[in-house]
Amino acid sequence: MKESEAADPRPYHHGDLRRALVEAAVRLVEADGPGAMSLRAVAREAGVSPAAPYHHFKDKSELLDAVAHEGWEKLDLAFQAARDAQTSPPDRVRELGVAYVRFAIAHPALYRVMYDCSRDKADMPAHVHENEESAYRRVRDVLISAGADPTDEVGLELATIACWCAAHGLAEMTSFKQFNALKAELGGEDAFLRGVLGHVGVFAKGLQR
Amino acid sequence: MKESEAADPRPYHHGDLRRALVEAAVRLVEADGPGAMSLRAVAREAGVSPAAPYHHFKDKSELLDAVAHEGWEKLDLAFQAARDAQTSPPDRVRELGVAYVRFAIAHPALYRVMYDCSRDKADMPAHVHENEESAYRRVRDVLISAGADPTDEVGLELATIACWCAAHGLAEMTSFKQFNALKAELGGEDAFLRGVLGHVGVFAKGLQR
DNA sequence: GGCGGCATCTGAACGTTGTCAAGATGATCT
DNA sequence: AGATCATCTTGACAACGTTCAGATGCCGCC
Repeated sequence: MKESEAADPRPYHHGDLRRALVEAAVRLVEADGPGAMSLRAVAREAGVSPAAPYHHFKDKSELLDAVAHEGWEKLDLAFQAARDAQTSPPDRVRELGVAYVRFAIAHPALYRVMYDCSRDKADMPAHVHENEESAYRRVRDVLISAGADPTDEVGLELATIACWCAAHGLAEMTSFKQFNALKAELGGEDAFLRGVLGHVGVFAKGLQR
Repeated sequence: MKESEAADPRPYHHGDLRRALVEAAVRLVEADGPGAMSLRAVAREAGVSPAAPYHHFKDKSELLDAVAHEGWEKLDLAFQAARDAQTSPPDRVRELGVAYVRFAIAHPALYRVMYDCSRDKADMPAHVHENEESAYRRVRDVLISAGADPTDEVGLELATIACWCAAHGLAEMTSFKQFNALKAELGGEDAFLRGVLGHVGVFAKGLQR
């Protein structure tokens, strides 16, 4: 029986090297930044030889893909939590954006890997995107539940993209600039995030315009 | 006399290696992506030994800073052109956003370097940001000329950030997804860009709300 | 006008990285 | 038990960033 992407109950020599490698990689990335994560360091961290990873990933980039996958899963979880929070539908759209940016702030390096990997998605296996798509759909669904016209395909997609872009842009922004003065003046990080996102129509009023 | 960032009239051995290196670096980055740009390749391209660049840049990252600087200059030029276009002030805000995203689409790799370098701006010399700040101020000014209240410091800054975030987010977005179907449906790339940016209040109506 | 000094460039070297091929190891299947 | 095959190690290679001692050519100075 071949291991087919799902967790294999009983692995071979090491225990579950694939998983161990991904976890070590995530640890190193979050600790020292994506640039500092070398394949050899990951192998060292996992206690195996430098060539061992090549039996689980054909490439360094394939390892990073796995790291990114982990990231998208975590993001989707954060989205789920934000969606299930007991807020009114229009607020839910905004809170989705806030949750997104908070995730990016909490896991800056992981976030970077997620997008660096998505960059050349042409030569990436499809399952890597599965959670990305899921997160994307989640935004769309919340938009609809907040009053967006489900029959207006184009408008809906534009709105979803606008949401994503604003949140993504703000997320990246907070990784160069701290905006501490503004945050203080507005009374906290969340107030700042809502202040910026409030300029996006969809976030501000849940698409009823 | 020391060369002080400006063009030196009569350089030493090579001609003007510093400039030649930066240009070679930009060429390589735009051709093969930022990851493929090695210091040795840049030296090779410029026809010098691998150690030569170290007399002009203390680091590889310092070379990349110079590349980024070049990028910010080009972006500022594009902004200037968009601002001077004969459009009404509110439209000017939107066209600034469009110009930004178009720049990012036209120079994807350069754009990436610009932001990768901004990332840890703590240990970067100040003059690298000078054009970044200039571009930022330009957005602010156009917002004011489009009717934003110049006395509302906080609101103005939030609006500027929102502009920047939406444009930056959309710019990054178009580097993973082509959105070709949407573009076709809306009748072109510019229509698509305006469609997305239209969800940002500031872009849509020039801050008069 | 020759000379010393200094910025500039070269050559070789070190340690590290990604990657590969050949062999050892041990679980699994019949 | 013995074969099979995935798994892991060892050793090697090219390329990379970076450094250092020395060569090279331009400058101002006496």
